[in-house]
Amino acid sequence: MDEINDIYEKLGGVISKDDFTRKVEEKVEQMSGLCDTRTAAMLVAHDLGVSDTGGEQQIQRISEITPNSGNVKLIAKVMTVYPAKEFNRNDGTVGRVANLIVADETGSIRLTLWDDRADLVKSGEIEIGQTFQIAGYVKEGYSGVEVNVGNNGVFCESDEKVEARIESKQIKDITNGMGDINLRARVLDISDIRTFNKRDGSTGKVANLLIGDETGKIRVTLWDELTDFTQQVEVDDSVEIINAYARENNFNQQVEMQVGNRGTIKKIEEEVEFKESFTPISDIIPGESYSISGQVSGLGEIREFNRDDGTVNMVSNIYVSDDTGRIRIALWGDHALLVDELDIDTNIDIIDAYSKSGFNDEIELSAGNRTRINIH
DNA sequence: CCCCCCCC
Repeated sequence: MDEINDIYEKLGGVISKDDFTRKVEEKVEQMSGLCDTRTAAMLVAHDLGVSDTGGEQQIQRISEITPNSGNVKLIAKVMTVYPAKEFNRNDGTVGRVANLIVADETGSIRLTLWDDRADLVKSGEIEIGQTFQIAGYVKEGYSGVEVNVGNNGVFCESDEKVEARIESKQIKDITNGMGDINLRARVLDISDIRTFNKRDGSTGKVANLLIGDETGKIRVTLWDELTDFTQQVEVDDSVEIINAYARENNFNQQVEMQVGNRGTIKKIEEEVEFKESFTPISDIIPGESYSISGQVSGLGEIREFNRDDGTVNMVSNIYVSDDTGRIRIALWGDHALLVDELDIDTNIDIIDAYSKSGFNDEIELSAGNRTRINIH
């Protein structure tokens, strides 16, 4: 309460102490709890024409925040809200912590709220899209630079208009281990939702999207409730992903993006461009994923076979030629049926097929369930 | 945390 007194002192008696206190309480009320008393007092003082009440530090642009920024004041919009967590302090009290991603016109940053402020997250009072006046201290956190709002900080809803800019990564710049990835991309392929058993015995859900931008494409894995998104989106829609992380898979060491319970994905109106890049057939080497474009130059029969695990599958083989060469393509599963629709010279694109050294040591492409085939 | 490069 001392600091409120200090603020009152600066008013030079333009209002009685009681009136001031009442106005401060009203202000807190107006902000429906999303404002602390000290900030409310400064706002009241400001309303009364007195702006020199202390905390008039320069508003910091998010892009200019560095680990050494110290105490900062910013106005930013909530982009992501993570669930609050509780922990036990050494003194026996229960601490609370919650993280947000907030953004202004220049970029986005992680905000860590402690205790009373974290409770605002827990009670659902903080929503995506709200704008806040924030004062806190900067430190290097677990996943990069973050602004911490403790008991001496300010976290107060603001009616300032903030045109939030999410700093978008380009797909080509995504590397293994990267966190807090935001990007906009175009949906190229959508998987079914699969269920699996977690180690703890519960059932998990997983689904994938293949997305692309002007710089490349990448596979995205969605977990649990987020898998529902695959039902709401179509190929060629554009999406924005906030707070994903990148990991190498242990199958073919490809870097993939994961969107877990800390991340979000949504459709956006803006169209992200993507252009498939096709490899000349003569450039294909074994052990990579390729897309090729050419004409059908050979057609085989559909064959059924038993896999080692006893399941039945089918395969057919076709040949495709372009200006540089000719290659055999094994069409697996449902793709095998395509031979019935194809004629010699049909224009065909085989997208994301895996190359390997096959029959007679010749290089061939495998068109499996992640391969897309367009006939035109 | 899941899946996947399987035929003759």
